[in-house]
Amino acid sequence: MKKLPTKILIVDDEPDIIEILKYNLDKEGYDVKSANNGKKAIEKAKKYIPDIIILDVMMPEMDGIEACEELKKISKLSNTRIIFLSARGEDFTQIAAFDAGADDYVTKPVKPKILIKKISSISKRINNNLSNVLDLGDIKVDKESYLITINKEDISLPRKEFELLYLLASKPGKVFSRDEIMAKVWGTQVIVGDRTIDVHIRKLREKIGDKCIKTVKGVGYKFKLNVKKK
Amino acid sequence: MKKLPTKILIVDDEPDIIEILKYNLDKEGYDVKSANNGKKAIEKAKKYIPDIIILDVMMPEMDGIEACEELKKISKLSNTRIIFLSARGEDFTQIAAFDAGADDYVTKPVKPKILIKKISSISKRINNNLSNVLDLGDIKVDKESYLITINKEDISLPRKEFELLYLLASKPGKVFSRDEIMAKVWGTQVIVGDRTIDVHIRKLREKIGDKCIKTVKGVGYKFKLNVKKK
DNA sequence: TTTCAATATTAAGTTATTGTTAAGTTAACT
DNA sequence: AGTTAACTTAACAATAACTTAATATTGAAA
Repeated sequence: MKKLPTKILIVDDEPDIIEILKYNLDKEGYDVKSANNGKKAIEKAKKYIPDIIILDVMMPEMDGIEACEELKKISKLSNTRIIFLSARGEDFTQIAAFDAGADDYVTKPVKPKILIKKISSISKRINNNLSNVLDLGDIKVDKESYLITINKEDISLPRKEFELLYLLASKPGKVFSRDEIMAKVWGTQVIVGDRTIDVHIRKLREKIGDKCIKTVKGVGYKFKLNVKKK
Repeated sequence: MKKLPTKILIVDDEPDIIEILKYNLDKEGYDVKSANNGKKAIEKAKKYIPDIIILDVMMPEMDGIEACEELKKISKLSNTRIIFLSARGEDFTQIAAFDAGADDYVTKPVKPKILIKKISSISKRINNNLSNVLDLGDIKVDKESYLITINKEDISLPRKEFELLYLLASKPGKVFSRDEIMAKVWGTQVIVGDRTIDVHIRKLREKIGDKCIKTVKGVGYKFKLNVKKK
């Protein structure tokens, strides 16, 4: 199996950062390009179609968040993952970043090992088609195709339903509050009515059976692993 | 059961903004005060001890960031959350400045519904700051899944019961007074009758055995580790 | 040991939260 | 533009969770 190197675009206004990242990523065999502001990043991304874009949050002119929003609109880049780079792990920026559609987040100062690890796991997914599949035994949830598989039967889910299920299934057992669900599936800058989540939950239960998703009243919902009997 | 309104302080130099926010928040039943600059904000905050401060980033004299840093130094305000108000784009490059310790942000023009949503989720969070999994040997208390485990058997508890147990179990041996329990489990903004706690204690004892929780008459309750006899 | 405020207990309200359905909107695709 | 699916809203029902109320019991102080 021959594989083309994963293409990475680094976007930062500080040449030092670009240099150090480029050095480290080159060494790992990635195909690395760079840009020093948001506008150029968009140009280059269109031409180059990188697999991964590493985007500094703070840049003059067009900041990373704006740039990200623009990038997300470009259909050629629909398979491109975006990793944000920012000075601090402020919740705040993270909220804004994920609203804009970031896939991951790294804080400065960048530890090359951490970045490389994230990148290699993302690029594995891209190459090996090891893709975003959650395998929960009885049920498989595949983010590439927005399909779930129950007892070898494929069911296709609409986007919101899928994302909701994907979120819950990403941490079986964990209770997700409504707020958390709202923030992760709908984003923090969108408002929908109270019953919207319930309706989606209802539809999911209709399709995948109602044992899978449990309500914890006053707290949230959780995905329940099928309990083995003793 | 009675609920005291959440106290909010709005700080902005534009009277129009204050007015529109005040109008919307009043309508929701919040207790709203306002200030038109950073200095006054600090004065009023000291006196009024709001639960939430909505702070415009850009103001003459003392801007929101400075004000936030000052506010964070005031110990009486340690439980006060701060929401920044900023114009989109303009401010995102200055995100580094938000080291100041904001809890959330809203962009102008403000959509009242979004603001209200954020406020309600923050005020929920204020009362919910207990962390995650307690392992007491015989018994495990897992806040992530709202489950407790006794002898490898999972028991799911309703919210209040769970939180009550979680509180007691967080410091085995320590006696928690009723006041303390009220404040931590119900929050300072809710008033319920005297017998409510007892009833929850009763239900807990029913489910986890009555050796675990001990009454110290006139003082409170404590969680007791099971001492194994020989 | 008596007393009495503090807690226990039980069952019966109440309320908050979620479930459900159907009917609107919106968005996506041909 | 028209058609369809997806998504959201709205109205109401259902229910678990929670609180109260009424009464009994307890245990520390007198």
